[in-house]
Amino acid sequence: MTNNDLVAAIEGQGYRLTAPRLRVLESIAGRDTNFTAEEVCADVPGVGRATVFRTLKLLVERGLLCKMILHDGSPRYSFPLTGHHHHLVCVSCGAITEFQESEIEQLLSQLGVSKAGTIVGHRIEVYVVCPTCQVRYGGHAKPELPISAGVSS
Amino acid sequence: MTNNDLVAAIEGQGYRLTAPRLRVLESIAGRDTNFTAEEVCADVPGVGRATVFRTLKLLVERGLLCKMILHDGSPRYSFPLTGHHHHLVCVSCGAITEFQESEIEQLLSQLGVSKAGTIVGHRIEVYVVCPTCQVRYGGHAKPELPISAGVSS
DNA sequence: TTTTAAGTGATACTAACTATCAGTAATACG
DNA sequence: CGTATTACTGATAGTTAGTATCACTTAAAA
Repeated sequence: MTNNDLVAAIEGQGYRLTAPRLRVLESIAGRDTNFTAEEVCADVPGVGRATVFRTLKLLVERGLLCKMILHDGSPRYSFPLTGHHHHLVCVSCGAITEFQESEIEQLLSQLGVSKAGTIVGHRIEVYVVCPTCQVRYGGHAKPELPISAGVSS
Repeated sequence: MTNNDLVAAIEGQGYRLTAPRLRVLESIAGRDTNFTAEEVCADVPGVGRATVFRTLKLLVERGLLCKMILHDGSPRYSFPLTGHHHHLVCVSCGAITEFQESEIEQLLSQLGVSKAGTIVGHRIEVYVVCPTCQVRYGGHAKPELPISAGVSS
């Protein structure tokens, strides 16, 4: 995600492209996956914490940034590479990759129709030990992290 | 979930069934879905906050309680009615129902094998407007809550 | 140019924990 | 049974990730 993309998304949508917002956009543009709001705050001295959070929230609402939840419950921001997608998060190194699985969406929509009402959103995160970290662990995941332990819902 | 079930799960697992723990178990036993840690704290005066959180965490780790995340990111505890399952959470009234979808698990495991390493856990929450609340909204979901807005991952 | 609305930073506050630590209680050992 | 070991406890303070408030500033509209 380039700075220009972000600026374009703010401008002409009824939002004002102010100096503090621009500082935040410049700070996050070009970042890779997996950054925290605090990191952004630290990178824009002089811009208030509230403004940083407000700007991140704005971007998330506009779909320009996604906010996900790690294995331990802590939030991270990342830029979406594709449209609708889900995350694979390595619980060891934090690397995030995306996946799209239209079949999952289809299954969920069937579910909504069948019994639960109208689906208004969903949250799917898959926690993995990535290939690189698997090598470090000797070819298998940490034994103390059984499938779905503590996080499945 | 009855108190006896909880007590049985703590006893004989190397954990001690102490008076404060018992108070917490009694407080949550018989609760329905969707309670917060604060509600439990308020219900067991004299028991320290830390002990309440520690006990809830213990139960979650043991699989006797599940912790999920609402649409707005706030955590809630509920008792699992079935084994492995996921939640349908009404964003209007907070009602929680469970669903099981083995096809989703299958899709995810295929995903892990194909490219992402070893899956160690996942988090799936589906946010809905339940049938009861749909009636209240005139037969359709709140327009300001588009599918996946701000929460899909 | 005035008015209105949006945005800002400082500050304080909240929720949901976690860390530390001295003290207590439960269980194990001899 | 007494002692040692270990688990557990509450109080307190600190952390993370924000949100609420509010006087002030800035940008855009009329």
